This record gives sequence, C-alpha cells and structure tokens, in this order.
Amino acid sequence: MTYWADLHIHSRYSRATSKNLSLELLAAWAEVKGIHLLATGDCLHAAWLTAIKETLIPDGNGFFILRDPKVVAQHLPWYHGSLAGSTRFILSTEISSIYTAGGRVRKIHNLVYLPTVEAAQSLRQRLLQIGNLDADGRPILGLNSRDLLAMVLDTHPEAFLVPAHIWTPWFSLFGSKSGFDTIEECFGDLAGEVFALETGLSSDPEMNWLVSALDRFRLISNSDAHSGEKLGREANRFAGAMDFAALRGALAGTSSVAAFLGTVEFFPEEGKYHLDGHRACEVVLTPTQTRELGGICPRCGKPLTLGVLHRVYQLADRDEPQQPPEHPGFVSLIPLTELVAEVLGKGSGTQVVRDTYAHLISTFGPELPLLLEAPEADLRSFHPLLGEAIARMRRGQVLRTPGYDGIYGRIHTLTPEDRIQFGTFSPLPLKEPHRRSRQAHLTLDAQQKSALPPTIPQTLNPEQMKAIHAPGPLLVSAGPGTGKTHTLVARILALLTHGVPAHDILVLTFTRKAAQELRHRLQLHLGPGAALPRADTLHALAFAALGEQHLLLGEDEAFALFARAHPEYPASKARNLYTDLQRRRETLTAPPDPAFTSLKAQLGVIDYTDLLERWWERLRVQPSLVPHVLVDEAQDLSPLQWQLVRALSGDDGAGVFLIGDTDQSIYGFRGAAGDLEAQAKGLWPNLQTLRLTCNYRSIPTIIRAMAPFSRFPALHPVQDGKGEVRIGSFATAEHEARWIAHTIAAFVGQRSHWQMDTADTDSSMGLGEVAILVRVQSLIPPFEAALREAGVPVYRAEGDPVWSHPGVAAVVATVQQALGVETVSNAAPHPSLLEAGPRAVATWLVEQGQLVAAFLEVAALEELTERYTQAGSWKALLTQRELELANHAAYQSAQKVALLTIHAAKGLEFNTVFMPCLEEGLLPWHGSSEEEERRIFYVAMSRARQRLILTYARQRHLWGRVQRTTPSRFLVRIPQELVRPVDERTKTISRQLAFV
DNA sequence: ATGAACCGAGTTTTT
DNA sequence: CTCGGTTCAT
Repeated sequence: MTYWADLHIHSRYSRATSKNLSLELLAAWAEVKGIHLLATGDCLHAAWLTAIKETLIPDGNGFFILRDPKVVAQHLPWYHGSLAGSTRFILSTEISSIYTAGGRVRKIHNLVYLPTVEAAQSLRQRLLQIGNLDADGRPILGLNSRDLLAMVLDTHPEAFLVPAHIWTPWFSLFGSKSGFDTIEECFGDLAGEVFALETGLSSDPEMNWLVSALDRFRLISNSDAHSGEKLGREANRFAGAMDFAALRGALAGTSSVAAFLGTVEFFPEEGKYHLDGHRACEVVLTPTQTRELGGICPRCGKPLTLGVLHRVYQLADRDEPQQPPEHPGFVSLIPLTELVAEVLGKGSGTQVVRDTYAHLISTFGPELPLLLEAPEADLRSFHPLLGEAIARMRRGQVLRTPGYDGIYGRIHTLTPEDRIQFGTFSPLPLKEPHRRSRQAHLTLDAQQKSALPPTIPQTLNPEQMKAIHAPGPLLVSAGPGTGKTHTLVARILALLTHGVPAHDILVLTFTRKAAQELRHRLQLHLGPGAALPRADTLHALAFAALGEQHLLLGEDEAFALFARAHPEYPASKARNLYTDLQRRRETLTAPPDPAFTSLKAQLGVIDYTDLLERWWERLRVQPSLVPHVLVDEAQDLSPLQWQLVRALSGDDGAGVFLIGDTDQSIYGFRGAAGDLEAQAKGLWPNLQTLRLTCNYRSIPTIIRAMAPFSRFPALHPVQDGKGEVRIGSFATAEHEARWIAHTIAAFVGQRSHWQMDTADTDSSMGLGEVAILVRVQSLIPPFEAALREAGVPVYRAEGDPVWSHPGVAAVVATVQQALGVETVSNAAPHPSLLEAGPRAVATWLVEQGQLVAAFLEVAALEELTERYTQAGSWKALLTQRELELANHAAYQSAQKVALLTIHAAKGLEFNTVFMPCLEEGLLPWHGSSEEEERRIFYVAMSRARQRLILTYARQRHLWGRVQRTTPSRFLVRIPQELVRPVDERTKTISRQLAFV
C-alpha cells in the first residue's frame, strides 16, 4: 500500500497559527487533501499533548487515530462528501535551537518524531530542564543540535530527528545567516544518526542533488502548515505498511518492507529568497551572474542579498544535479486554491474561490490525487481554463518569476494574455464534469506483487474499456479527439495492476516528445519513484541496444557520404536518389548499396535507418522478446519498423497493442506504410480491431464537416458547446491575411469589435487558443507579417528559443570557435545530456549536423571531445538550472497565436483554427497524392474544438508571380448546410479594416 | 579552373 | 522570386 504523509505542521499553540486548529479539524483537512499520515506538531507543548491524549488513541503501530472517527464530519461544513475520519497521526515537534558554536550564533530548526506518548512525556521532562516548552508550540531552546539529537535517541530506540527546511537563511542547518556548511559540523559524532533532511518550500530535490554530501540522506518535504488549508502543500509518498518503524526504516533506507517514494513540491522559485538581488535596485541575478559580478550589485555597488539557490551553489560540488540512484523523484505542484484563484482572477481567500474549491473536491475527490492524476478531459469539462491550468502545471509549463531579497516569487500557469481573455468572465460555470459511463473499479489482483498499485483512470467509455482489456494482438483505431493517449496509458496501468512487471512492458512512440509525455503521465499515475515501463522511440531503443560505438549521422551528413560514395551520380540527381534510397530502405524495397554501406563502415558511422536495420538483424540472431509491446501512432510505422515491432513481440503477437488512425497518416513521404489495419493483419492474421468513435474534442458541426474526409463512419460528438464552421473567400491573398489578422486582433483587443458572432462570449479566441494552419512553411511569413502589423503576438515553431539565452549563446560561440564551424545546430540539447558529460555533448553536437563535415576526416571522437573540452567546459558555461530557467523564460512568450504547418500541428488542439490558402496546388499540394492531402486536410480540421474557419484567396502572389487560383477541391466536400459563410456584416468591418 | 548566364522547380519532418 | 545546378565562356 502507498500513502501520503505530511510530517511537519503546527498546532494552535505555535506563533501565527490558526486559533481554531484542532486535531479533528486537521484530520478532516488531511482527508480533503489526500494526506493519510499527518504530523501532530508541537507534541511537547502541554496543552497540545493533552489534546492529543484526549482526542487520539494509539493505533498499535506507533501512529495515532481519532478516538471517535465520526467527529470529523462536522468540522468542514462546506464539504458535502463523506469523511471517514481515518487520518493517522505521528507524534512530532519542531524545536528551535539557538546556541553558539564555532564562534558564531547558530539558529537551527529540527523536527523530532516519537512513537509513543510516553516517549513524548519523557522527552518533555528532560527538555523542561533546559527551557520553557509551553510558551510556544515550537519551543526555543539553548540546546545545540548534537545534544538534542542525543536526547532524542536516548528517549526511545525508534525516535528520530530530521533537520528542518535546511536551506532557509535564518533558521536552518545550512542557512546562510546562522547555519553550518556540513552535517558533521552540526551534529558531530552523531551525524551518522541523521538520515533524512527536509528540503523546505524554497528548494526542491533537484537543487539538493548538486551537493554530493547529501546523497546519503532521504529528502523529505512537508507543508510546515499553520492552518488546515495549507496542509499537504508539500508531502511525501511512502509504500509499505503504515507503521512507525516502517516509516523510519523507509527514511533510513534500512527497510526491506517499506519504501520512500518521493515528494510533491512547490516550484522552488516561489520562495522569497530563491535568487540573489536587491529589492530596492530591482536587480535579480542568478548565482552565476552574481559570481561574475563579484557579489556586488551593479546598480548601487553594495553586496547583493544571496538567495537559497546561491547557498546551494556555495555548498555544491557538482555543476549539474545528479540524482543518486536510491533517491526517488519528485513532482512540482501548485496548490489547488492558488490555481482556482488564478483562473478566476480572484484572491485565494475569496468566497468564490472557496466555493469552487469545495465543489472541485466534492466532484473529483481529494486534492493531491486531483492535482496529480484527475483526467484532464474531466477537468476541462468542469472548466476549460482550469483544466488547461492543471495540464500546464503537470507539464511543468509554468511561468516562474523567481523570488529574491524577500520578494516572493510567482508561479503562474496563465499568461497576461490569458488573463485579458479570461479575466472578465463569470466565475466557473459550476457544471458537473461530463459523465462518461463509469465502470466498476477494477478489483486488485490478490497476488498482485507491485509495491505500488496504480489506479486505472475511472473515466473510460465502454469502447475505451474494451480497448484496455481485449487480448492482443489488438489494433485500436482511434480517430482524432477520441482519447488515444488516455486509452494507451490506461491499458498500461491495467497491465501493471494485473501484476505485469514494468520491465515486461515496452511502449513505442514516434517522437521523443511523445515518449517523454507518456513517461510523465505514467509517473503521475504511479507516483514518484515507481518503476516505469520503458517508453521510447524505436531509434532510441536501437541506439541503446547496439551500444554507442558508432557516430550517428545527421541527415545532411548521411547525404554527404552518400554523394561521396557515388561520384557517378550527377549532383542534381543525387539528393533525390538519396531520399529515394532511404525511403526504400524504410519500406524494405531497396536494393543493396555496397558503396554507401562500405563507406559508412569504413568511417565507423551509421545513419538513422542503419540503427533500425542493425537492430533488426541483431534481433533475428538473438531474439529478445518483450511480453507486452504497445505502439502509439501506429499509422506512422514504416515496414522496417513493423518488422522490428514484430521481432520484439513475437509471431503470435499476444502482447501486441497498436493504437493509431489511418486517417491521420500524413507521413507517407517518410515511408509510413499506408493502411494500418492491412499492415497489422499482414503480420498477425488473428489481429482483432476495435474502433474508438467518441470524439471529446470538437463540437458536432465540426465533426460533421470532417466526416467526408475520413474513411470511417462519422465520430460521435461528446462536446455540445457552441461554435461554427465558416468558409471565406477573398479577392487576394493580402486581403485574406489581413482579414484573419484583424479578426484576431479585433477580438483580442476589444471584444466589442468582434462581430463574427454577436452571441459569442466563450473562450474560443483567447490568445494561445488560436492557430493558423498552413500546408507549407513558405505560406507562414505573410501571415506573420499581417499579425504583427495588427499587433498580435505570434508563435512560430522554429528552433527552440532557448538558443537566445545568453548562456547558451556563449556555449555555442565557444564551440563554433573551437571547432572552426559557422553553425552548430538549431536543436536544443536535452538537459540529461548535460549531466552525461562532454563526451555525450560532443556526440550530440556531431549528431546535430554541420560538425561532421569538419570532423569526419579526423573521425576520432576523442579528438573532438578533447578539442571541445579545451575550449572550455560546457558545465562551466551553463548549468542545467539556468538552461531550465531559459526554457521557462522562453515559454513565457509560447501563449501566442500559433502559426504552424499542419504537420507540426498534429497532436495539438485549439479552440479556433484558421485554415487559409485552401487553393488547388497548395492544399492539395500539386504533385502530392490526393489521398495523402485528404488526410492532411482532415488532420487540420480535427485540431479545432469550437471554431473552424476555412479561407482561400482568388489571387495569390506565389513564386514571384501573381497567379489566379481556384478553390481547393476539398472545400466542396464539406456539407454546405453546416457552413456559415463569412457574411456581409463581417465583411463590412473587414473592409473598413483591411479591404482597399 | 573559375565565373556569368541560364534554367526549372518550389512539401511535409523525425530519428 | 530564389536557390541550386548546369552550361558555356573565359
């Protein structure tokens, strides 16, 4: 069994606490929060200890339970669900030690845990000799930490001590003002008796992983709550029996039956001393920047106030966080009240926020599981913006404005643009989340071995349910918006629930991003620290399986080698011959190419297709079957990849689960193998096929408009919100672009100018909810220009904005200089790469292209690595933390109108989608197959939730010439009765704004 | 060998 | 139009 524990709170007898705090109230709040084990806090205080003895009784395992569980119900009148009164308590207190050591005044807070009331009374007796225990729930004693620990250990063999919020400046073990630099300095000969540390609200485990001296400690996180509302804002997850000895064993790492599974945390930037700076000078600096400035404020010339991050860096002996193998992970959260307050644009103490909180808890259950794993679709149907906010929080897509010099940091999930759009809305429409048929909760298999029983999401419709339990080989044909990933994740969780070990499950995705997303979602369900099934791309698995003895070529380098291997090919044809060869290798129709193959072998390099080919060869010689292989986006598999899936999963395919949608196969040019069902049946004739037909994304009108573009019967709409499909025609491409730009600008700027639909008050045009989707990149610039002219911020999916970060730019410049090349790469390095050291970085740089041309001749990776290393260490120039900060800063600008190719928009969704340039030759693209173009059209339409606006121009400046155009043949396929033309009224406004 | 003039086509993108 | 590749001229 697993449980959540909050091991640091205070009673009403501590300073600045809520005066109505009682154990019953705390128990009730713990239940609402999803906390199973709660510290009593203040257990050495006479009055609180009396309350503990009166209200609680020992549970026989070193914890305490309510004497009368029924009393909790009356403590939260706003909560209409039932409360079981099952919260357990652990006797605890925080002690503030103020003493002199090493010639300095030390102020240290420590947490103490005790298994029996007798132990608490005995410790109380001893500490009464030293100071007053009843003046404050958190006693202040002139007792040094080492001696306190000695007394604790002497009190009861199982009693233990945990240094509290170790990085805060004023009262902690490592505090910059009055702390120590090492555990040993603080605890002396007893340092070995300390096995856990509380990281506190302003640091997270990752920061602590910079300090190798902390590797041996478990890092716990607690709320330090002074009121019921604040319980569980940070908390710890444990597996194993709920008893004191097991808990202690889990934290000490000495238990074989209990385990510490990690924490939920605040985003540490929220802390008010996170970064360095000067409040008055409005100067905020990262530790590296501070160091570069010699610790002096560039504005006033006085020493800067150093933050927690700086203090961590001072004691750090690593340049990048390194997670010790025995350390579980963590998840960063924002308290639900804060999220609701942000969504509503109200203060977190207001009545409407409380009411909404109450409604959410009553609907979805306790807060922690809600934040961690409530299905996004349900949250969105409760309230779209709240769903979005929680989704962003889970992805870590939060806006972090780090705190400094006493100023609290801010964590937001919504941008100012979102605020403008949504801020004026009425409060949450308190409607029930859409009810999908709920099925009985799966009963846990009795012999289920997993230490951590995952819960299968309870929101699955009957089709999805079938897809989760049907035996393999199984193909699930999942149209757009039908809950593809949801179903995939649920199937994985069902396997785990039935006792399949994580390592018997392999999930294949097409992009690393998709793999990451899946791992993230699984982790959310399974909890931090749980064993996750392998989820990765075939290429990544092949790379790992083959070992890293070869340099992996980028596309350009591979082509350069191909051309060199075939000097007889005219340059004009070589590129085509190369792409043709690569596609034929993917489709298993390529004749051997000895010249190319041997040149690669000679140079010790491989290309991406080689990865797959070699792995397949290897698997044929040394089969290595995985009992359960699940394939996401199966329509994108090439025949070569199909063979690999088969090689991994065996001929009977009993463990094979494929999910995808033939209608969304738009990567034919890359060798994707056409008809999904035919391909799969070809490999496993006994394949069973299911289809998901309920679309949770789009309104009925859009779904009906999409239907003619699908080979399958129309999807069943679940959403019933308002919206529309519109078609507009314009005299010229310029008019089209300006109309779209002004339509968006007018709506964004002044809602009153929005005339498309006078009844419109929904959220469908919020910035960040609008996309303009085009067939080819070259169509993007005119729209970008028109939007900028209209003052609308634009997002273009071009290279990762992290490259504009000064630290990253410095690294790039250094590498360029050292290697004598002009460009390095447009792709962002994965943070894990930075941990892996210079060799990995060098390999990555080579993979990314441009560098191979310079280095193929010298070939040896060692030389590359050495030259790179001489150029200056990557680590010295850029820490992972800063890279992340840069990423987040970049994200602050991702809430804009998205201007994307349809291919790039695959898998995304928007409330409003504009599809311009719908002209023959552009969509369908001339020279492409009508089938593939049809699917591209379908993918684009199906991105829209509420509003889909299709436009074309009758005249377009293209390729240096003004061309007359004809409307796309696809437009007439849309049933005209569904379409509202761009009408006169709108045109009038458009004319004023845009037409000449 | 290098440079000017000429010609023809123009996607999508991940590993 | 713009880019790359080919061709033709020096």
